[in-house]
Amino acid sequence: MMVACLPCSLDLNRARGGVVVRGEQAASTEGHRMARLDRSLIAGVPAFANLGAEALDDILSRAQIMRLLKGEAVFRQGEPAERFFLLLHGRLRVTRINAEGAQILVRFIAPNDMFGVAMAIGAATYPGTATAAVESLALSWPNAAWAELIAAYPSLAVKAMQSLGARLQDTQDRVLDLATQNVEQRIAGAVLKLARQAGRKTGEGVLIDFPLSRQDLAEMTGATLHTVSRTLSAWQTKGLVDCGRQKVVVRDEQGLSAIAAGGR
Amino acid sequence: MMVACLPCSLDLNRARGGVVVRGEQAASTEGHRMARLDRSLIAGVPAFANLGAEALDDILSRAQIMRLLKGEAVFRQGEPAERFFLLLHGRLRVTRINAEGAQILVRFIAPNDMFGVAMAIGAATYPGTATAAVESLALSWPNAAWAELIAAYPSLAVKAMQSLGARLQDTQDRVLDLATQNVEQRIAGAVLKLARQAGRKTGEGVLIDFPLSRQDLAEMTGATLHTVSRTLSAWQTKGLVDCGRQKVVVRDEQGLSAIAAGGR
DNA sequence: CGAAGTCTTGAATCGAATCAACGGAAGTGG
DNA sequence: CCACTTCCGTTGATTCGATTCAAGACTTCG
Repeated sequence: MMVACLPCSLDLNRARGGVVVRGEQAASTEGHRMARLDRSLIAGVPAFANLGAEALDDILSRAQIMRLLKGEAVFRQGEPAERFFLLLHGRLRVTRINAEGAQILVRFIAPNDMFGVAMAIGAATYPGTATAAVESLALSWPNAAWAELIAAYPSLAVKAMQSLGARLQDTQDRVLDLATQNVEQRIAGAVLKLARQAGRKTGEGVLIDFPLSRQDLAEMTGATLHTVSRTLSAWQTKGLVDCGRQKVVVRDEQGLSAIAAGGR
Repeated sequence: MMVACLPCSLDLNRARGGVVVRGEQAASTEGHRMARLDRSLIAGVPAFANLGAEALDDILSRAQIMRLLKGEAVFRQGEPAERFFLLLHGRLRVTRINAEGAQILVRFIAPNDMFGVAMAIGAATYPGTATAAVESLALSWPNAAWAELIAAYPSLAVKAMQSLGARLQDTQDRVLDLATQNVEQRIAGAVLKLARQAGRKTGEGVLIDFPLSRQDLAEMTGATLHTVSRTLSAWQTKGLVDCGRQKVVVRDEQGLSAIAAGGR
């Protein structure tokens, strides 16, 4: 618990000199950075792997850093896409809403993920809304930097393509799940996936390390929050999970996997 | 019906000199082309827009052409991905199956679409199975050509990224539909989409111009063929569609749109 | 002509949504 | 610090859409 929080706090502090806080200064304008960004900020980003120190500095020199308060939106669905982003710390929820007002949770963005690359895929507006699930820290670049960066560092284009491909595979798997599995299987799958990508071992099991409500799980699985609540309650009785307000701890990964696979 | 077959037959004949027919010669081996491929074959391909005649010839010189009989698979899910493809004529169904054997129809591939670009997105195997819905004609390149081609023609990478992005958007919309709409709305949406991308005007309405079974629509929408059958029958009674064996004609696009939008 | 593939339609069932009411925790402001 | 509001979660009762089960008709093709 405390161990995990430390790097976050440290990094937030370390970068604070260059932070543009929304409200003081709008993130969509070109804010003046008050300090040079440290290249260690992005040294561990998969998209920037294999790039040298000068490359990282070059990339960072075009970036703006922004701190996001919990609940704050980075961009909203339908807004003109003028910048693209990289999450440094925290967690973002991406939602999409249709004409009738029904909403799904598209994905959670983890640190070191690029997001909002609408322009790179030929979209003029953001196709979803990104909101900070916890206080977060992100870098952003103007769209114009995209073409310049991939021209200067072609490996970036390859990496971007691969991560886009992985997301396409993921999304197609989700279609397959929605079309062929029942609600309980889908909820189990979603919880397991979250535990793997954001889990932290505790004495009691694997805690999903950010606030996750029943409504979130419902929007991830195409269920209602009522059904999610009933399902989690039943699992708790069986000792599969331990859950509370916006909290889920997986106690029996095996058992959940069996449910996800259809062993009911 | 007959009119639609003509361009197909014409093109199949025009290219026949270079056709490698499966069975005579396996498509995954490097077959000798018997005639030079005409660059007009790919002049209209969006991915190759803005490229000069020499570029097209260069691209074609690395390609192999293949004819696909109805029902024949280009590649199967899980196979090592060694080549990528471009559909010249015809129509392919791409399906994906999960561990329990449940299957969905991922998409129909139309002429001028690239497909099987698994390697470009970092997948070692094909994530789905591509089967000819009608007799078809395709080009293929070995994976190694991908890196060479995007290095030589960078606009290709941009185009590929954009088409991948469009597919991701499409797939996410499908998740939204599955999670929030009822079966009738989803079927209406699927039929309208197909009518737009493969529709041919006839006296009676817009014919979806390839064999489309109730089972296909069921696998596209996450429904059963029974429900699809009942739904189409009801629509036929109302005069919205005219359908028969593997045939759907949209007679009232407005009406279907209203259903898809939830005006029930 | 038989066989396989496609489609239709009725009846029964069931999973999950909807409707409804309430309990408790967290945040807000005086 | 306490009252008030808002957000989040639980649980029962009821309803309904869509699947499942079942049987048969029509088409195409070898």
